[in-house]
Amino acid sequence: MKLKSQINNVIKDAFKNAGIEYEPMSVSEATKPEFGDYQFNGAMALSKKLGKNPREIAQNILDNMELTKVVNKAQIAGPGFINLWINPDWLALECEKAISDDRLGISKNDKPQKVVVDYSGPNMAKQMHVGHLRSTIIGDTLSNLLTFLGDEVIRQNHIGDWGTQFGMLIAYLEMKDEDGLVSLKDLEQFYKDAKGEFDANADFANRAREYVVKIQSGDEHCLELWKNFIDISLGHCEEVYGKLNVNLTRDDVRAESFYNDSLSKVIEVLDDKGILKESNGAKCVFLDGEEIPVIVQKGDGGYLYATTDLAALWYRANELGAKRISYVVDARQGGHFKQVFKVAKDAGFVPEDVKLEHIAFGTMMDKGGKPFKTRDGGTVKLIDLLDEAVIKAKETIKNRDEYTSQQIDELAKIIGIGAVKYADLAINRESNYIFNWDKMLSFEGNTSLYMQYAYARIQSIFRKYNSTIDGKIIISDELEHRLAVMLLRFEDVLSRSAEDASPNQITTYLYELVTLFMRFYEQNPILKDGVKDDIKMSRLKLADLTAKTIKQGLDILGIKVVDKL
RNA sequence: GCGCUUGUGGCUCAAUUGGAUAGAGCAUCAGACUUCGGAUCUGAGGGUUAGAGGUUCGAGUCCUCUCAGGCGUACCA
Repeated sequence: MKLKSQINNVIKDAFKNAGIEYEPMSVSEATKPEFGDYQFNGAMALSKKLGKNPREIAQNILDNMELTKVVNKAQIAGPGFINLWINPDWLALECEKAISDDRLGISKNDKPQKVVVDYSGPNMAKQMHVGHLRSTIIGDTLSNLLTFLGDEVIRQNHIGDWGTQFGMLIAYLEMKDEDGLVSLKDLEQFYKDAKGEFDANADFANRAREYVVKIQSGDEHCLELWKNFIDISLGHCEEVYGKLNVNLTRDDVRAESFYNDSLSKVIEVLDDKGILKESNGAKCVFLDGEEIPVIVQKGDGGYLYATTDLAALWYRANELGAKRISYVVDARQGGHFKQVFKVAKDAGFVPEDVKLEHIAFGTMMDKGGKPFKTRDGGTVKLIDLLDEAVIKAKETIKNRDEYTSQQIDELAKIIGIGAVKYADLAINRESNYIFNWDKMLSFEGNTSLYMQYAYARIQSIFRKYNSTIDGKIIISDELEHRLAVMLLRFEDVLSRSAEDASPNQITTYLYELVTLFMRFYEQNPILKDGVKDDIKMSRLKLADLTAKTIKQGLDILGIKVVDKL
């Protein structure tokens, strides 16, 4: 249900009837319950244009407004706000429609777009660490969300599988095991050992350098070892994706190396367009007003990540046909993307109408506000963090004797991983945030457990009721009215969240919804003695739609729900 | 130096993209249980939105300056 546009239509009609020729600004949600459900603030803005005072304009709009089906009450307040109340009968009807639809009444985009979402991007030489968490889950949420809204999403995992360090790793892999079939149990350790050998052993270091050349010139034996290494390394990532409940598969992998053959072409095209300049031996593109150029080829002939990104942009816009390309990457790379996007458009790698965006996010900090590290100052491996989350989640489970140990494990996974993901997604992605176990595993406040608890409670009601629902929704008091409006706002929230690529709009909404539901539930008994049958049915239906909305919302965030906590 | 970015109660975060008296949670204090799961709900105190100007009918939000922090700044990704 596109609730806001329904209200906007009422305003638009009123404008037409009143003979106001301007396009009205959109209504917004009322800031307080006593101001109704929605408010129109456009009368003040029109004051200057029309040369009348705002209240007079508001009155004119009001006089020409149809107050029946959708909006059944409107009032002028303050300097010229128009407060709007939605017809409860209409609300009830729309909620009914949402319940009986498996998409909760949410339409699919009638103009679906092809969207590339580039996220996760682990480096194959190292274990995934906490720095990869945000990219992985924000990107995954955005992909889930756009898919749900009907776009054609192409997930791209731009893994780092190319570069000088691989010569060292391959040489070490061969040294440890002739066949190169070593199981890289601890990638981090393997990297350290290889580096140690590289620094201590000149012979080895030379061999490593030779390997770089060999891999790049396509030596079969070396390529075999390299592929093997990447394969094992990717397996580690998949383990993490599995634990995180993230929808990334091998099919989504387009590694850096995938673009190797296109790199010389990138340089060629830039040269043809006349925007390539040589500076200090390197090939560069200088952008207007910027002192520092984009270097696309080093003095020694090597290519850089800007070159690969340009090749990737070309591929995504032309081969994949994307109309929106979203890079979910750390905010620190803002300068890089700004430049690369500009070059790509200038050089015609990407058509003008394609939207390029850097979905930037801030850094995860510890309690003291310093970047998140282990006690000895190293990076925290993502897999360790997730395992710890599950262990901590297990400790929070009450009444453990009611479950089998297998059930507890399963529950702990859902709770622990959900808590980590929710805590991250609930924060405005552009700001840095403080990682806090106690806060994220709390049942209070805007946490996944508060949502899970509400969901489980509703399921518990239905277990107890254990019968079919036969009746209609009747909006009988203010809380029910507000709950119904909130439920119908879901689609607007999702659209906005998709547009801005901001998952926290979904979490904020869910929190408001659940808070409202808890109040409703506290005040309006459902199954207690003395509740009349038609009221009981209506409240069961509102509870049902609330549960479905929570579930759908969390599902987009990649968080599972359980019927019983 | 230049560029980007952040600054909101003691703490952690919101604020419908310029709208009415800046909202939540934690913590503090005070209430509500013969529990439809109290892991809940109700209420109170706590704010010059870093500071100073400006634009506007209207500013936490936009512009300018100042202060404080973070990040980036030519051959790593």
